[in-house]
Amino acid sequence: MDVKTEDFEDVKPTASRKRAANNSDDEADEDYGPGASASKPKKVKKEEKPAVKSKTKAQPKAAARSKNVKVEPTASPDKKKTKRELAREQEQKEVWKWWEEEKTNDGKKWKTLEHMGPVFAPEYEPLPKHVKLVYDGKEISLSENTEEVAGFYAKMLLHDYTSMDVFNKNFFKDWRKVMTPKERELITDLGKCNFQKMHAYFTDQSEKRKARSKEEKQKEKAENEKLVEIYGYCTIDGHKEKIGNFRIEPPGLFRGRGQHPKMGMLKRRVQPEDVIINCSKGSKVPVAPKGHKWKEVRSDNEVTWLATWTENIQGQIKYVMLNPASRLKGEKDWQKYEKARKLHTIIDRVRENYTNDWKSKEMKIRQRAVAIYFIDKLALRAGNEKDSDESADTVGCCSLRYEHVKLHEQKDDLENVVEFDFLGKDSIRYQNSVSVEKRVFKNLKLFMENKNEGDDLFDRLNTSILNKHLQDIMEGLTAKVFRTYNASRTLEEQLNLLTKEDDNVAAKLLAYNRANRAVAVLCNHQRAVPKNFSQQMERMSEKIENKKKDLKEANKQLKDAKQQAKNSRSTTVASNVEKKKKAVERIKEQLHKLELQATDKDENKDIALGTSKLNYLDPRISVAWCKKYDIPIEKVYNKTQRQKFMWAIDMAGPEFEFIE
DNA sequence: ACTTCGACTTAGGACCGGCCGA
DNA sequence: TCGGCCGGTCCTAAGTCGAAGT
Repeated sequence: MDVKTEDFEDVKPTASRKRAANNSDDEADEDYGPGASASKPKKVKKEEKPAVKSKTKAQPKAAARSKNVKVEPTASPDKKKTKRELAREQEQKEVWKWWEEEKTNDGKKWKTLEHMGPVFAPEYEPLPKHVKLVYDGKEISLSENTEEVAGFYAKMLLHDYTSMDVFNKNFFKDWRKVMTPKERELITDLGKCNFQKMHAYFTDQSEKRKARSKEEKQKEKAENEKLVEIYGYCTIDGHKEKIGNFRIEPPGLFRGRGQHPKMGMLKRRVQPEDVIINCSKGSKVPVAPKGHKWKEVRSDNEVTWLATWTENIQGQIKYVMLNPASRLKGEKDWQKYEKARKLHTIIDRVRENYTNDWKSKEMKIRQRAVAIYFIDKLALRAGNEKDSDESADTVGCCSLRYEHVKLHEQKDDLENVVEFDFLGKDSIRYQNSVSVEKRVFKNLKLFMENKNEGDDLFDRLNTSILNKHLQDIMEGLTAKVFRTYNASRTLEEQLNLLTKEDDNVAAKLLAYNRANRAVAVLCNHQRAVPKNFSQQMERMSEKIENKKKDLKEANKQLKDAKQQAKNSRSTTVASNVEKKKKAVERIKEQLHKLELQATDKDENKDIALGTSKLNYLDPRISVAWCKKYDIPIEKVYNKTQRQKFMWAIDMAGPEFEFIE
């Protein structure tokens, strides 16, 4: 995939200058039609600037302000408010504006922390007696544990995983471990196992679930809400905040990504005895489920997790942590973007620096300089080493190997082209050909001399060396900051480039999506092309064709009407012309909108926008853009996103610039 | 130095429920 | 009314990176 900015420069042709007279599917948009904006009270910006570095501004921490009841904008005395505005205010009302509070910087993450502990997976419910595994043609009854694990497999029967050797091998090995000796003696060949009946049973169960009555569904929903109300929140420094994942992962078969050597292994059930609880000293300690006790209860306020356990597949530590909308996460997020902006203030020097280092006498420094160049230019990840028999073979910048790059003195009219082809995080393929500076090219040639497949490209370099160097350039600078920086910067630049002042909302949103897409391409955020995509596309173009026909027909009718009008002075005929004119306009609009949709859909088929939106793009850029062009924020951020980015929505005005 | 551990962010896919058009 | 689609949410794997351990 090519990171070509040109792709985004000629966004024009589809952009409409016309205001949609009735863009019907612009949900509840009456509020924002032309004219509505006039009555919209400009959100009065708080006295203080969106102030970036003033986070340490000493503010009397009046207890009163912690509830932050929204101050009515004085500018809009009565003014009937639109529904959306009311909703938006409601959204803000209960919010604790932590971003206006004083920051402490002592490594302490909280003063008090109280919660109810995690929720464990429901206990296993044995299958009805008649649902059996068929082994070698004979039905057999399994012990509870064996049956449960068999069930995990049976549920996945239609998944690709079950056709993979590694998966099957790992599964069978672990399955046998839970079998009784008798079962183990009998069941020796996975190929002889027929899980169909179990599978059919599960399918049937889920059908039945779907078919439950409305009342039943309601009831269940209410029960779930009750559970969430109890376990889904904690109290941290006196504020009730949402927990991110309060449910402990249920047992199942490990689904590693890519060619994972451990796929199919049994992920065992986590017990309270595995779980460490973190909460403050004086608080009510969560009660372990009946008959159980916690592994440990501690009170460590230098960490943000509420509970932790170690998973059995890779020995990784898992945590229960707060929701992204929480202060703890939000503050960190904000800091992340501030760090990226700080990088901007020295980016020229950084680039000059590594450019100079390309000619260093020292090999290590040259490698470092080329690596940083890749990280900066291509937004590659740092690339820590990984254990190859514990995980899929994926790489990042520092762990690139000989076979991942090809050098071409000449390729497609370009000189000094480096062709990348490797699997990155989540085994997502990175393919890109870039023309690089002569010096970089020569260096790469040098690094690859006398190397073979399997050899590290940067043999004198690792992420620790690289980050240490970055640290010397700027406090807190690490490889990932470049990704954040370049992503956010790209968004801002593309928005400036693509947004046309007099486009309508839909067209502006297409511009936004395109800017977002430029970032996703840069960061290589891919997704599987949706099933049936081509059919969906076909259907859309069919619709478009039909619309075109409609347009033709409407035009014809208009012409006829005009003709008639010429020969008659009747007013009804004249008004008929007007009517037909309007019809043509309307159809044109609809057609245009369909075409926009189709373009958007097609350009988006294998690109995931969500990841960058959530993790790389300074939300203040989007907020500022919305405010500047009078786009309702909910067109860009859904409810969850608005909660996560509340701080940005509140503090960024239309004048905010990521790059100042 | 090099490895492992611990905490935290980033990631794509599964799943679910509501909505929309046939 | 029903199936397919779509956005939102959930889920948890897979990264990053600093610190501790050897």
